[in-house]
Amino acid sequence: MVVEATDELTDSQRERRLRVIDAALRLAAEGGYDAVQMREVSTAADVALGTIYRYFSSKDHLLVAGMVEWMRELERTVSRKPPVGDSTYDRVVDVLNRALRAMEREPERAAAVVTAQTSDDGAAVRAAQEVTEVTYRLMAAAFPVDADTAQRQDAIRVLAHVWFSCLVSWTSGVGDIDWVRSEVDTAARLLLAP
Amino acid sequence: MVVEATDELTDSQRERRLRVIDAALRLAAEGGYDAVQMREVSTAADVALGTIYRYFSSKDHLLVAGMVEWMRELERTVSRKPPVGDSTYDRVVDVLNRALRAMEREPERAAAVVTAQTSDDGAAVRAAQEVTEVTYRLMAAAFPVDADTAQRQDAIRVLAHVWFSCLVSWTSGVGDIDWVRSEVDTAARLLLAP
DNA sequence: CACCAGAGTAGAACGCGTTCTAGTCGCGCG
DNA sequence: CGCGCGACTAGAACGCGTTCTACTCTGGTG
Repeated sequence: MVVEATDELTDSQRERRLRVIDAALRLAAEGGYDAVQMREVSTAADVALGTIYRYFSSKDHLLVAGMVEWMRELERTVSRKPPVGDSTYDRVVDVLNRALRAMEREPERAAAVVTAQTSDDGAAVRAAQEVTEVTYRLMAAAFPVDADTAQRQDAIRVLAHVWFSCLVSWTSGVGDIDWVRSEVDTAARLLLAP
Repeated sequence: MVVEATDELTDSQRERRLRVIDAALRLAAEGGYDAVQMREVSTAADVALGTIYRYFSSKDHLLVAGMVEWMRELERTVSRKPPVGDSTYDRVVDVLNRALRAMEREPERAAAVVTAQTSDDGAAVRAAQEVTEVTYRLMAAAFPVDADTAQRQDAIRVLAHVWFSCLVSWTSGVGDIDWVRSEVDTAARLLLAP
């Protein structure tokens, strides 16, 4: 029904798909989740409503796809400028803070995509797993380069849970970005004590 | 607009409120979140649709209120039969496993209330914070009785994040209950190493 | 007792995500 | 070249959460 493999599309289709994602992110940046209305996305992207549903199975799928693009970008900048700090703890906190600052810059957009991530639409969930994997990689980049142990991966998974849970809380208005920062910091401190 | 203080209601109102919650939980147990349709809740609870909205600001608020009732019950049984185990780690894992088993018994219902917990409706969020607090207390009961340190509270908060994040994943079909068990176990092991 | 404010009821109406219908367009294949 | 199939379009239609309207019932007060 819905095409998920973005690499078996013609050029014009890939471009159309991106136009839709961009329109959605733009609307999200202005008014958050509720401002992303499918009819508006369709006119803003100059595409028929039904066509959106050829590429995305739901509004949530669309927004999570937007988050994937956004995370990929973050990953590129992090690989260009690796996390700084003397200890693993410092570097992990650094990379997560960079992600947080990016969200701080576009709070409405961030809230919208996080909301979408909690959907249970199948395709959206698969896309959300991609987000999780990027998160893992971002954090892994903050660890020393020697063989990654099972223990390291455990710590990363726990941190990702804390990260996700905090974003959801922040999205729904429980605690501000600084609260998120402190929760994440606490977890990193407990898990990565030198 | 919506009454949130459940203790300034007449008896018949309290009873009506419970009828609505019960109806919602019953429908949730059968078909999950989508099966809880407000019109159906209203007929099942023998209450007008508009009346539900006098007690709950949204479907999500209603379901989270259901989860609060459900957690309170769990808290009572835990206080009657405290968590068992030699170490704090064992007892924490025990109490979380008991909660998991309860959800396993009614997976559709559990998924429905967890879904509702990720809503951003104001009243639902406040109710969800009550759930979080009960979770804290449940875990605190697994710690030794001596003065609770800041560090203990930090560990509890981190565990609650992991717990919540796992439930959301499980709800949306990423990993089964045993996966949740193992994630929670990993976090407890890392945080409560003796 | 009469009354009135507030809580409840039945049901229509609205908004937005999603799906469906009918028709058009464009492109690769015989 | 003409044909047919799949993608696209415009827009109607549907489903369900939420809100609104008009009416009724109840119980506490003067």
